[in-house]
This record gives sequence, structure tokens and C-alpha cells, in this order.
Amino acid sequence: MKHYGHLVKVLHWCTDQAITAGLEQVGLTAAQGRVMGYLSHCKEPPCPKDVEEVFRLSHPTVSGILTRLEKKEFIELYPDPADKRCKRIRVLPKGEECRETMHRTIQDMERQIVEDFSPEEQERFHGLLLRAIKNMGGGCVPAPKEETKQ
Amino acid sequence: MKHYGHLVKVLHWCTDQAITAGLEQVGLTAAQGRVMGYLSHCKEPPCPKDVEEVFRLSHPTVSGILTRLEKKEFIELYPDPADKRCKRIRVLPKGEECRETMHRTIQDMERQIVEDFSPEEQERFHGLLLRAIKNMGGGCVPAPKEETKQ
DNA sequence: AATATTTAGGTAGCTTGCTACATTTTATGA
DNA sequence: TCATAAAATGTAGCAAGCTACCTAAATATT
Repeated sequence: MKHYGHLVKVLHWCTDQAITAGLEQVGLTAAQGRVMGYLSHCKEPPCPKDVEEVFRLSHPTVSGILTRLEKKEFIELYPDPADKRCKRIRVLPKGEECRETMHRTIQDMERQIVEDFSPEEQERFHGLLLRAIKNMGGGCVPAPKEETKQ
Repeated sequence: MKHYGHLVKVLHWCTDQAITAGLEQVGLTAAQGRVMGYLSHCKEPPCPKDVEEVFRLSHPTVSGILTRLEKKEFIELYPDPADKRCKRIRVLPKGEECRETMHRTIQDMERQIVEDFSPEEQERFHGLLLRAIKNMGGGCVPAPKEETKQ
């Protein structure tokens, strides 16, 4: 009996540690950095609902993260003129400034995970992760960055 | 650029959902269930420190989970007679009772992850996960169940 | 033996995650 | 049109994760 679940948990913990360390200088937590990485790559201002779907978080969780990002002046929330139920998220200068740090931190982490994997192994790992998620009923996985909003 | 980190996060989320659903009937959360699964397989009474190491959790986190498990009467904490700094964890009847449910829930989840994987693919997935953890500086990974305390 | 260090655990206070419930606005349907 | 359902968000309250700091006990050093 293999403990895939436990290994996934540990690996997830490792990635969080790496992101936390990389973002320490800009004053963001791992969760905030992941969200900022997504926000700063969106063409048009996204709404909290988009963040929920990409990261599979409940709306109160997203609300909390956005509130803290706003308090730190990385973003600004403003009402959607077309739909009064929605809010839109604008990335402020401070957020734009650290875009490169966030991007690099996440890229470095992605590279480090598969550091010594051959290209075929990387492909296999990616494919197996996707299939595992599908097996767990996870459905399709929207990418957290550029590929969204296609 | 592949988003391994994000996939790992999503997969971890899926496993937690599965465990949460499976343990609902016995009144345990996923974190509590994982810990109980470990505790009920230990030969001699473990101490909180052991739990920290197996699950890579900080001691305040473990303390909180154990306190809640004690309040629900799944376990009992008592002082170690040989070392007054340590506490020992005893699994109470109520904890023993749901041992099968916990075991089955975790087993089912592990099986579901690799549901449609061939034996070779399972082997590969396991190996790649271990290597990824090593790449992230995760060191060796103690198993959460029987294999510990060898 | 006396002091210093390490180790196990406690507590405070924070972020991140959740569910459940309430509110407001938009969309639907009879 | 008017009532109803759905959608986006807010709030409360909890569990689970963390760091930072404290205490007490065991170990190591001098």
C-alpha cells in the first residue's frame, strides 16, 4: 500500500515553503503571492469569483486574502459598473512592482520540483497528476496564469 | 511552463475532500482522521512530538488537533512517567471503534487516486513524487502508518 | 555541582481554509 | 409584470496551519 495522499500533502507543504521564502522580501504570504501572480497576468480586471474558481477556494477565503492585499495596497477593489453584485480587482503600482519577484518565485519553484527529471519524466509527471486529479473527481484544472481567460 | 505546484495543490485539495466526506459519519475532520489513523496503528503510546514529525506540523498545530480529539473522547493525554516534559497519547475505546472506518477511508482515497493507473504507472507516480519532494529539499518521508516506529 | 543548552510543550495572535446564513442584484418564468 | 430562483458578495464562527515567545525538565559542559 503506497501513501500517495501523504506524499502529495508533503509535496504541497514543500512548495508552500519555497513560495513563502521567495516572497518574504516583498511582504506577501504564499497564498497572497499565488493570487497576485494570477491577478497581475489578467488582461481585464477579474472579480473575486474568478479567483475562487482558479484556486478552488471558498468565497470567504478569497474575500479574506483580497482584503489583506487591499490593506497592503497591492490591489484595489471597485464596484463593477455593469453589475452591482460584482466587484472588480485592480492591481495597484505596488502590485505591479513586485510582479517580477512573484513570477520568478513561482517559476523557480516549478523548476525545482522537476529539477532532475528528464523531459519525458516531466511530461509523465504532469500527465499522471492530471489523471490523479481526474480520478479524484477534480474535473478540469484551469491554469493559474496566462492561459486563463482564453 | 507546467504548473506542477498548482496541480499538487489541487490534488491535495481533492484528497482532503475525499477524507472529509468519508469521515463525516464518525465526526472527525480530515486532519483529525489522518492523525487518528496514525495513532491507532502505533505499538507503544506516541507523544505529540512524533505526530509533528510524521505530518510535518508545528507543535501548536498538533496541540490543537490533539486537544480537540481529547475533547471528543477519541484519545487521552497523560504525562510520561519517565520524562516529565513529555505527554503520551492513549487511544480510547471510541477511537478504537472507528479505526476501521478511518483505515477504509484513507485506503479508498489512496486507491482512488491511482484508480486507472497500471502497476508500472503507480510505481512511476510514487517514484516521481518522492523525487519531487527530494528536489524541494523535503528530505526523507516517514510513512504515516504501520511502517513507522520500525 | 553549577551553569548552560537542548528539548517538549503551552499560549498568544495571526493567516488561511471551511460551512452556514444573510443581503443585494440579476435573471427567469408563470 | 411580479414572483421566484440564481449569482456575487458580506459576516460569524470554527478548524487548522504558522511564528514568536515562554516555561519546565532533561542533558551537556565546565
